[in-house]
Formats: sequence, structure tokens, C-alpha cells
Amino acid sequence: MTTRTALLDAAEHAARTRGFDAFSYADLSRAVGIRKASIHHHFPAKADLAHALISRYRESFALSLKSICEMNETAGARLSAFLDSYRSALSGGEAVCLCVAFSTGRDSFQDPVLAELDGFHRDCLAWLENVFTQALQDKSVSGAGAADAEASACLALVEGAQLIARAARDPRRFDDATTVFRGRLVNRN
Amino acid sequence: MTTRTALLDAAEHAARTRGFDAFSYADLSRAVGIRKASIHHHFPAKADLAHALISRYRESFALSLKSICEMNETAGARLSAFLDSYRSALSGGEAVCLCVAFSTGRDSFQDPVLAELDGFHRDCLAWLENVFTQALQDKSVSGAGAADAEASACLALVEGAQLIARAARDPRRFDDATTVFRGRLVNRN
DNA sequence: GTCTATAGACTGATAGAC
DNA sequence: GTCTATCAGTCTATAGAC
Repeated sequence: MTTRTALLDAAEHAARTRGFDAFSYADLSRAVGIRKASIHHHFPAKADLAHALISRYRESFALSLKSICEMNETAGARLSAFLDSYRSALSGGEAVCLCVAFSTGRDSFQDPVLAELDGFHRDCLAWLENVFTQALQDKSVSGAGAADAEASACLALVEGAQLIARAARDPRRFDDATTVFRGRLVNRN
Repeated sequence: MTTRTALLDAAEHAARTRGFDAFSYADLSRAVGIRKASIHHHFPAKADLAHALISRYRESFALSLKSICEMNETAGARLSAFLDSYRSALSGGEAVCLCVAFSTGRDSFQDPVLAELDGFHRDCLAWLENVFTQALQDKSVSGAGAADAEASACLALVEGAQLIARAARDPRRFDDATTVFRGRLVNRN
């Protein structure tokens, strides 16, 4: 593994557990085992690190959504897998997804990072809207309404559930918050 | 207005728009018009300020929930007013409620503050559970399931919706995320 | 690519005069 | 209660040797 990748991994972990502004190059230095100054060789400013982080995350998340579609046929099964991925991102209640972590500290960021963050949200909402549109056909989500409204509500629900679970350091809070929604999903595949 | 109150007001505004760790005594100094050192007379450590903030907020929120119950009869109308209060806390997309702001920066806080924050969550969930229990009787929320599950989902929804709206600096995102839920409320009073 | 050394700004916090 | 002055610690970032 390259030093650059090790730095990105350590930074992602720190950002998701403590927030982007709450870790320093000194923390990364300790985690990866090189000096602070050496990190600046890979990411001259912390803004460069932020951009690399969110950009890598956006790409990997897009792949993950694609994989969900390949492995699940019905809208209900796809949404169930979507919930699972947000649930597993909690890491036992210690972390939130990078998207939530960056949303809470949005002030620190400049245009290139904000654009990538907005792009992430758009990707996610577009995918959800597609799946909820499919749900109207295949009847695999009970009581499904307008696809765009359902998509917005679903994203807010999982992000809010992550926030609450991490605040309580208890992933069961995520399960509590998503119980009603899960009950609407017809889980045959 | 006392200096102490002016400091709390300025701190609350800063915490809700930028986060508790993102403002300094220097910022408060500028906002209120006294020197940094003078702030330490009112709040010796920043942790004392955090405690005073969340404690004041918890009390005023409890009063606000009580007022909602006095002014609205049905569960549907009460939940609609609950949504309104979270929606108006957005301040045009610039802020989140103090509870969300403190949840995102939970690492910075010590026990007395965390206890108050947890208490706030408990208060809020207990109130919601009561209202959803009422909804099973008065039929003012369509498709209502188990009260505790509905309460957890409702809190996650409004907190997630605030997060997304503030990230986009656009309060309409809050409306988008809460459209489906609003549609379930029977709004006669 | 990694290092030592350092700069310059900001943080929360304290001492002591008025 | 507010002030000036100052502290030690942290932060991001840079210069230049190896």
C-alpha cells in the first residue's frame, strides 16, 4: 500500500469518527508513521486532502450502489441493501459516513470540495429516486408515494439515524430509527 | 439584557451556524463587545459555556413542546407543529438546532454536558412517543405503527433533514425530506 | 520522499490592575 | 466586571538538508 493511500485511509477514519476539523496532520503523522512535514509532500494543504478524500469516497460509493443493483432485483431488496450499507458504515456507533461527516463541517471547505459533496448528494438522490420509481412498478415497497419525495425522506432518515446513533455511541439507535421504513420493504429478491 | 445572556445568545448562534468547536472566545468578544478575558469571568472554561448553553436550550425546548400540546389537540396537529419548529430553527438554511450542533461535535464534551444532551434526546423521544400513542387513538396520523418506532424515525427524519438543508444552505431541502411524513398528518385541530 | 527546524497565527486560559 | 498583558499549547504550512 502506498503512503498516499495509508494517509487517505487514516484521514477517512479520523474524519468519520471525529470530524474533518478535529484531526490534525500531527494525528495522521502518528497514525501512519511519518513526520508532519512529509504529509505536505502528498497533500500540500489540508484542503487538498479534503478534496482527495471526498472524491475517492464518491467514486467508491457509486460502485457500491452499482453493486447493490447487480446483486438485488427488486426495489425493496435494493433499499434494504442500501440501509445495510449505511448501517455498517456506523462501525459500532463510532463513525458516520464521510458524507455526513463533511456535511457537519461544511464551513471549512472551499468550492472544489463543496462541488464534490453536492455531487455526492445528487448521485445518491438520483439513485434512490430511480429505485423508488421502480418500486411503483414492482410493488416491493408498501405505501410508496412520489419517488422524489420518498428519495429525499429516505436520505434524511438514514443520515439522521447515523447522527443519532453516533451521538449515543450505540448502533441500535440506527435500527430503532429505521424499523418503520424496513417494515415497508418486501424483501423477496 | 445581562452580559451573560448576550454571551449565551451569541454562543448559541455561533454553535448552531458553525459548530461549537468552530467559534472562539475571540469571536464572542467581537459579537458582544467585551474583551476575551472578561468572558472567562462569566464562563471560566468553554466547557462551562457548553453546559450553560445546552441546559438553557433543554429547558426552553421543553416549554416549547408543552406549548405545542396546549395549542393543538390532535396528534396530527401536534406533529405538524413539531415539524414547524424544526423547520423554523433552520433560519433560512444557515443553522441547525443546538441538539444537532452538539451531536456532531460530541467528542469535545465531558460528562455534565453529555448527560444534558442525552436528557434532551430522551425528553424529545418521550414526547414523540406520547403523541404517536395518541395518534393510534385519534386516527390523526395515517398508517401509524408502533409508537416507539415512529418516534425514533420521526426524530431521525427531522435531524437528517436539518443536516441536509444546512449542508445545501437551502431550507427547501427540509421541506422535500418531510413531504411524505407531512402527507400522513390529518391536520384538523 | 522523508527528515529537522521553524514560522506565524490562533486557541483557551491566567494574573493582576482598576 | 472589565481591562491589559501574557502564557503555553496547538494548528497549518514552508525552507532546505539528505
